[in-house]
Amino acid sequence: MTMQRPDELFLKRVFDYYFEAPLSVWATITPHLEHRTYKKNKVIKEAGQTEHNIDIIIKGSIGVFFWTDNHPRCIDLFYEDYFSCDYMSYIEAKPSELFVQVLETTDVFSISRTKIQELSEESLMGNKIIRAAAQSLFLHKQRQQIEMLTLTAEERYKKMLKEQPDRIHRTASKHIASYLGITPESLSRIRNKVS
Amino acid sequence: MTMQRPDELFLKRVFDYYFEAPLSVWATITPHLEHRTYKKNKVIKEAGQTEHNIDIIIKGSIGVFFWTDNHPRCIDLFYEDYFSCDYMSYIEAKPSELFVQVLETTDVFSISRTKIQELSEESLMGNKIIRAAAQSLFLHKQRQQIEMLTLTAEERYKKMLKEQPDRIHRTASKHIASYLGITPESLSRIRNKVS
DNA sequence: AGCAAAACATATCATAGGTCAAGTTTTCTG
DNA sequence: CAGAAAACTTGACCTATGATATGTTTTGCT
Repeated sequence: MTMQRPDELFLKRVFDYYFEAPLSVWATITPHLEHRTYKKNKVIKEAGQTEHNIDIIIKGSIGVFFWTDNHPRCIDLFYEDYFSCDYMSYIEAKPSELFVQVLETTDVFSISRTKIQELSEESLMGNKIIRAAAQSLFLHKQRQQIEMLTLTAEERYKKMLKEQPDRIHRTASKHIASYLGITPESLSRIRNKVS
Repeated sequence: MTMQRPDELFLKRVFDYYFEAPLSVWATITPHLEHRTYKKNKVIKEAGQTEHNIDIIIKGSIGVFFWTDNHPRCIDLFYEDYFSCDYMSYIEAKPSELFVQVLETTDVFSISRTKIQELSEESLMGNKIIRAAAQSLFLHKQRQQIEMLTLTAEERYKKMLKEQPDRIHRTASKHIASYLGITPESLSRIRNKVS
């Protein structure tokens, strides 16, 4: 994808599942999106900093982490056509312990809190879109929670392997392990056993 | 509390932490709230049903559960001055596997999806309030997730005991255990060890 | 008050997954 | 393209928590 300017169809496609709005609405938003390319491994938001942007991933992947002891722990993996940010810090507009790292060279459309506030101040529609995003992120979190309580590590891995095989193969094992809530050693054993 | 009619101060107090609005705004909402009293142990929303209301708890407590094998698992405990509902089902407006049970005789102000939609259709402010609620629920979920990954069962219990001793004592051990992600037996051992 | 049922406690044993340590393979970087 | 560093694998051992079983206390109901 060589797109440098967002077009309204892209936005519509990303949001359609959560929130349907006419093309004209997306067209009013697109001029406020900023195209960015992040290099692999770049930390785009450090722990202790405040998140000021929401990125919509065009291509690539981004992880949200925090440190425990000497290891980073991954609480979210985001891929194309989904939002990425430290939403906790974004909502509260204050620093969080989370950091955000780019996992592959990644293209995003980025929008700032300031722009979002403008859009949601001036239009009901803008506000509804933000709400839809917040709700989608909540759903994602709760589904994660239920999976964590319901499935064993092996079952979680198999599920991911079945539902998102491409993502498993694109993403470093250590991150997949961490996202699944286990150590790289445990994942290695599981992979060995499963395949 | 013998309140039968909500007053705007109540709403303001509940939301102030997340979203500040003038009293007049809360006054426009209060007429749409319905006062309800639920008896202890009542299941107010069964698994397989769709959630159509959001309750704001005045007094009492409510839990959100799902079934695994033969045991209910608790994913949320809500107390006074907070929202309670199966938000997953509410957002998607479709049935979920979750059920909602009253843990003590509980007073709430209840508002229906229909009313919420009306309010958020007609006013920007209404919409912002809903968004604030969605964000608050997201934050709560993410904090739960981080605690679960960071702390041992014993640490989680100690934290809750320290920060919300009244809640621990008001709520059945089996629910606390489930909420902390462990069995009642494990909690029993931990309590024995800690005290 | 008195009985049944549910909740809670305690003990024993089982196991998923963690920790540590020593390879091997892959990926960067000059 | 070589050497270093990082990622991944494998193995031995450990521990927190689950499962099961049984006993005790509390709660709820007529």
